[in-house]
Amino acid sequence: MAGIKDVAAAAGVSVATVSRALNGHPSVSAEARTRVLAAVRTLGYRPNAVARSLRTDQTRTLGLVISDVLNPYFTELARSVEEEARTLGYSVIIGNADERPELQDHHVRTLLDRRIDGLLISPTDGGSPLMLDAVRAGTPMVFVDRWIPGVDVPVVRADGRTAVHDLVAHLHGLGHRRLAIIAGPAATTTGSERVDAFREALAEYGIPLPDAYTGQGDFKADSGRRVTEDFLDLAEPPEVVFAADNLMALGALDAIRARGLRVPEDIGLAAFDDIAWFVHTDPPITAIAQPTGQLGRTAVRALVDRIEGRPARSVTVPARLVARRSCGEPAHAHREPYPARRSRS
Amino acid sequence: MAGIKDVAAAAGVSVATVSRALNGHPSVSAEARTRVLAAVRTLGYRPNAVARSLRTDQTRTLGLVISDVLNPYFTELARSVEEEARTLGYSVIIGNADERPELQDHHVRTLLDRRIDGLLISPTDGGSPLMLDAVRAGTPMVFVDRWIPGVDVPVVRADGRTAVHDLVAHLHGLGHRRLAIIAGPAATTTGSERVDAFREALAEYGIPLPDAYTGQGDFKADSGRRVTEDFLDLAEPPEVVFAADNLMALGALDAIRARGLRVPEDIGLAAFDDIAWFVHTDPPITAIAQPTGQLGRTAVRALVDRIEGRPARSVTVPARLVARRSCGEPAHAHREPYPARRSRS
DNA sequence: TGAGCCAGTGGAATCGTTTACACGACTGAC
DNA sequence: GTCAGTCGTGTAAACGATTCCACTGGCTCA
Repeated sequence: MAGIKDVAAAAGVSVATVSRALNGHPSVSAEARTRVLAAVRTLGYRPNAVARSLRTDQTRTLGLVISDVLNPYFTELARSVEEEARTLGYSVIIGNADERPELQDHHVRTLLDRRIDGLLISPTDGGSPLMLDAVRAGTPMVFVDRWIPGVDVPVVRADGRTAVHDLVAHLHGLGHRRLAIIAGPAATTTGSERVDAFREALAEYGIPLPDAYTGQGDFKADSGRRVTEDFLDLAEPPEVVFAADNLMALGALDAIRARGLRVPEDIGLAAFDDIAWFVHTDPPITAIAQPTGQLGRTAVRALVDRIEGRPARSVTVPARLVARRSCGEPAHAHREPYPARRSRS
Repeated sequence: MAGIKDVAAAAGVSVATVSRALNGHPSVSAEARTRVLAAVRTLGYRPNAVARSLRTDQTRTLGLVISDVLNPYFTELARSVEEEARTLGYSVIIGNADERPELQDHHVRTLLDRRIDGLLISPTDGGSPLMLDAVRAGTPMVFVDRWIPGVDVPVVRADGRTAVHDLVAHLHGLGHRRLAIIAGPAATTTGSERVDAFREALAEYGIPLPDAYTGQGDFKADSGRRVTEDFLDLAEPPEVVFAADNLMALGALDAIRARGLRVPEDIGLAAFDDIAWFVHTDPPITAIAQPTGQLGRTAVRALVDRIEGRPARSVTVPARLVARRSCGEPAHAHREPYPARRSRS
C-alpha cells in the first residue's frame, strides 16, 4: 500500500510538504499542492490512521460501552451516538457489556489500550477499580443513561420520575391498587431509581410496595419471565406489573401468556422504555418513553466538548408516559401510529 | 501514561527484554520475567495498541459493516460477531450503513484507514469502486447475509429458498391465492433473491405474481408502510402480504392498522427474519427464521481463517418457516414460547 | 584446550506519520 | 545596500512499540 513517501517521490517534493498539503497547512505553494493532490489521486494514497494516531496522540475515536446491544433502547442510543460522532469527525467503537461487569471491564480496557479519545459509558455496575482509575487518570468520559454516584463525570440521562408518577396516576385512575415492579439490578442507577420513583409515587396514593411485589431482574428478558412467574404464584398476585425495561417486559409477557392469562383483563403490564413494537403487541403496551436520540447526541457533544478542552455539562431531560391499552381500558387519548421520531431514519 | 521505557527502567532491563517478557517470547530468564511483571504491575503499564499496530502491521480488529443497526436481525448478527471475535482475540468496529451506499463507503474507507485486519460486510448495493478495489488489493473480506455477485469473496448466509417454498405451501393450504410481496432493494442479493424464490414457489402452484403485487421496499419500516398502502388501494388487494424483512413487516402492520383492518381476517401478513416480538404481536406473525447467531459466528471464523492464512470457505445454512397465526387459522402446530436460542444470552 | 553452540540480553532500526527547526530566496523598509 | 521578515521547503526527530543482529558468558563435546 502506497505510503506518504511514495506520494512525495511521485510529486517531487518532500514528505513534509505532502503532509502539509494534505492537512491544509497554509504555507504550501499552490503548485506543490496540486502536484501532491495529483500524486495522491493516481496512487490512491490514503494516510495510515495508525501512524497518524501514534504521532498526534489522538485517534479521533470514541468508545461506547453499552449494557446490552440486543436491547432496542441501547441500539437506538448507539445509532444516534454514531451519527452525531460522525458529523463531528469521530468514529465510534461499540462495546457490548451484556450487563456483565467483567465484560464491561474487558471493553473499557481494550478501548483504553487503543487510546480512544473519550469514553461514553452506561455503567453496568457501581464502578470497577479500572474505571475509577480511568476517571482519575483524566480520561475524557461521559455517563449516559446510567451513572456512578460520587464520581465526577458528566451525566446525560432522562429523568423518569415525573413519568413514573404519571404512570401510577394512570394506573390508580384505572382502579388498580396492587402494583408490582420488576426492578433492574440495584447496582445500576436506573435499576434503583425507577423503583424509588415508583415507590414514592405509590406512597402518594397511600399504596404500599411490599417486598413480594418488587422482583429483582437484570434488565434481560429471562429475568422478567422468572420474576413474573413468581408474581403469578402469589396468593394475591398484582393487578399490574411494571417492568423497568422493555426486555423484561417481553419476558413478563412470555410468562403471562404461558399461563394462558390475558393482558390487560387478567393482569396489566407497563414498561420503562418505549419501542416501536409496543404499538403492535397484543395489546399495545403502555410505556415510558425516553428521548433516546436526543440523549445520544447530547452525550456525544458533551464528550467532544470535554475532549477538545471545553467544559462539559451534565444534562437531564424528562421522559414521558405513553398510555396504551395494556393496563386496562382504551387509553383516553391519541391512538398513535409508528412514532414519528423513528421515521427520521 | 507509563510506557515500555518506564517499565524497562523500573525493572532494570532493556525495552527489548520487556517486550519479550510481555509477549511470551521463550528466551527470557525467569528472573527477568518476574522483575518485568512486577514493574508492569506497580506502574499499571498497558501496551499502547496503536504503536504496536504500527510496528506489527496488524490491529487485531475486524470491521463489520451492516445495513441497519435498528434492524434486530443485524443487531443479533452484530452481537454474535463480536462474541466470536472476542473469543478469537479480535475486537470489532461496527459501521452502520443505514442502507445508504455512500454511508457504507464512508465506513469502509475509515475502517481501511484504520488498518483493520479484515472486513465483514453485508453490502447495501452492488459494490462501489472502493469496495471492489479493496477486494482487488487483497483485503481479507467475507460477505455475510448479502453478497456481491461475481466477486471472489467467501459468503456466509442463510438460504431461504426452501423456507419460502414452505411458506407458499402454508399459504396455499390456507386457501390464499392472491399473494403479494414487499421486496427489498433489487441491488441487494437478499432483495432480489427473496422475490425470485417467492415467484418460483408461486409458479409451482400455478399462481402468478403480477407487478401490482410486487412492491419495492428498502428494508426499512416506512417503505413497508407505503407499499402496503398501495396494495390496499388496489381494486383487488392481495389476501396475504409477505414482507422481505421484519422492519417492512412492522411498517405493513402500521398501514393495515391505520385503515382499521385486521390481521389475518382482512389480510394476512408474513415476514422474512424472525424476531422475539413476533410472538407477541397481534396476532403472532408467521416468519422465516434465520440461524442468525450461527451465521455471525461462522462468518467471523471464515474471516479469521482468511486473515491468518488459512483457506476460507463459503457457507450456506437453511432458514426455516415458523408458522404462527398472522395468515389465518391457528398454526397446525407448536405454540412456541420465547425462542430458546435467544435465551443463551 | 579450544571450537562451537546456546541462552539471555541490549542496541538500534523500523513502522508511517507530523512537526520543530533550519535554510535559502525574495521583499520591503530604512 | 543592508537588515529583518516572510514564504516555501526540506531534514530529521519524535511517537511507542517489535524485532533483527551482535554480543557475552557458560557449557558441551571432540
